[in-house]
Amino acid sequence: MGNVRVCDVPFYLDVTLCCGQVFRWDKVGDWWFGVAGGRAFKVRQKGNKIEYANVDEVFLERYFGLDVDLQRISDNVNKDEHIAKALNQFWGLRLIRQEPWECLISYICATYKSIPAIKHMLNKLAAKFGEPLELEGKKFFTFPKAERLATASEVSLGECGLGYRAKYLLATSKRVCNGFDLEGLKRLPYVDAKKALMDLPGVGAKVADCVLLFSLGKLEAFPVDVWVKRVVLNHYADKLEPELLSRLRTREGLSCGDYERLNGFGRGYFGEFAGYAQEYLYHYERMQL
DNA sequence: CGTGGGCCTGTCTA
DNA sequence: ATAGACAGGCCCA
Repeated sequence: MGNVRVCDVPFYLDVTLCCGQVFRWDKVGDWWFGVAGGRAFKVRQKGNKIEYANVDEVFLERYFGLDVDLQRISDNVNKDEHIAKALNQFWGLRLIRQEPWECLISYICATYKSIPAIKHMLNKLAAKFGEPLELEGKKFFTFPKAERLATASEVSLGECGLGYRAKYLLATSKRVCNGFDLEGLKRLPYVDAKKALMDLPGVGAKVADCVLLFSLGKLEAFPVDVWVKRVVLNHYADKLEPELLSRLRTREGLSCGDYERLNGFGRGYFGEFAGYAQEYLYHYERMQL
């Protein structure tokens, strides 16, 4: 029932699962329970040992991104004392390779919501439209397929607490059912894939960047949310143009243009693995509260 | 291209 | 207890 893998690469399971990139994992005791790849499984870490059940090692390694060379990425993005502190404090945090469809819907739901509320919405969606699974007597649900959501009514979607997001979900589900090639975006350059995503209802620059980074393998994507904005204002103000800086300080929120400027700063400054830097800094800033 | 206002509803705080 | 503020933005005028 239980398998053990000696993990010879840096990995920090707890931070990886609670840093806000995925929403459907829960910790019970010292075990994390979640659903991916169409099955429910559990995993925990004891020192350099990864214990897991109901999943195979190949899937696990790929899902948690254990095959990427974290040291090389760290060396690459480690440009200053701030990112260095974040890397050191949360060393082993990895970007999970999420399934694009679930990731897309998750981040459409995430707009203007807190993390607990997002989890609530996604769990209700899965319970209502997903397929039931079981592990050790606990109930789980697969994430509903696009076809299932596309044929649901806006009212029944709304019952999951989606609010105004219900119509975006419905419209985007229909687009995906009608041939929008989500997987195919992996083969496009970052800029083109982002443009294609932003054509979907409910998907702006921020949501697009999250989907690109967390599920489409675009490690240069640098999502800018309120926390990343705080990181930049608190630690990288001197890297920005004065007028941009004063706009960011006076106005709340972010105009489209200023989003792209901060996003461009991140990609330019941190380079091809900017997304890893983003996630470490994001988590770092959140832990300062 | 930039700006402002509205928005569903679950959580958290006073 | 119950109201009010706020939340990992997006869309439209």
